[in-house]
Amino acid sequence: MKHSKEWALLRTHLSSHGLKVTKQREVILDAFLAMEHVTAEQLYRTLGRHRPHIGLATIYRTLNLLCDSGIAQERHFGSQTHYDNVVNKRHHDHMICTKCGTITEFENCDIERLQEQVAVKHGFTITTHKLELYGLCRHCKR
Amino acid sequence: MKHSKEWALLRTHLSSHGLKVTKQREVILDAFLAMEHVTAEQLYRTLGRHRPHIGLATIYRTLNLLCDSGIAQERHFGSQTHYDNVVNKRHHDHMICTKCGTITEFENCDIERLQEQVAVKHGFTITTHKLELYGLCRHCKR
DNA sequence: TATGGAGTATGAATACATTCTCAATTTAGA
DNA sequence: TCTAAATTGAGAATGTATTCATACTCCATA
Repeated sequence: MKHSKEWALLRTHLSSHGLKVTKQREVILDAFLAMEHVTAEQLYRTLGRHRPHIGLATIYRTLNLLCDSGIAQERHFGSQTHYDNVVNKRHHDHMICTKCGTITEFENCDIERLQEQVAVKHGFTITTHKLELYGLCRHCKR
Repeated sequence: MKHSKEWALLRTHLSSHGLKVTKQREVILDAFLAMEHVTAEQLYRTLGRHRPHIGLATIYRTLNLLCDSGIAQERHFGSQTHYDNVVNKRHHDHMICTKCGTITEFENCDIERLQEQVAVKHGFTITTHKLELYGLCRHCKR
């Protein structure tokens, strides 16, 4: 796992921000890569009996770090925050049914192109974006 | 204030969902209308010595209700959630600078039109949406 | 290769914002 | 007025962030 794209991204982010490579970060990234989609709680349970023990605070801190590095992306789903591995994944957005909660993914290059235009017009440089459509899915609108 | 657009929206939402008009909801909506932009804490402090006393839980519940009614919209800013009055406000989206935190509003009909197209293609009916662009503003990118 | 030291990271406990639980109260409609 | 159902406040619970003293990393120097 030490040579994965994710590791490269993390190392780059760490060194360019004066941050450090630690045992805990290695362990957490490995666990994250093995699961691809987790909550902090799940990671905590998985790594609970790990030697040395890894605290919940460190897990939260490291998950945020993974987001900052562009490796993970958080998604609020129910009461907990889920973290997805987005390396090797094309960017996509979400349609959320406000009745049944179903989440549908979609991608649309035209929208992204327009976003870029808007940004340029304001002298803004986009690094990432979030687009969520809320409404009723095919089934719930009956 | 009893005849404002906001009151009409709230009443419609309540009756169409089998919910009820209560003293607390009236008091909170009035306070919200007077401020236009608040956090739950601010409202709680403002209404603290109100008779009868209004609990923080009720304030949170009512603010969520205002969002459901289309009167307010929540925005996560720092550690707290802010609620804005969006009645009489054209829909707009946000560009957030990840360095200095500045939020710039913008609107773009073309993007909204494309969103509508995507939704139709999936049999989805949009009631609302959220689009946030993250990156560096004019000043921070230097 | 070994070491010193500045600054970062850690875990435990604590703080914080928000939501939930539940018994008692209030509302809307017949 | 009566009654079913929604709402309330207090406090507990939840998920996440922060604080602080200790431990570790990294890099420069030897």
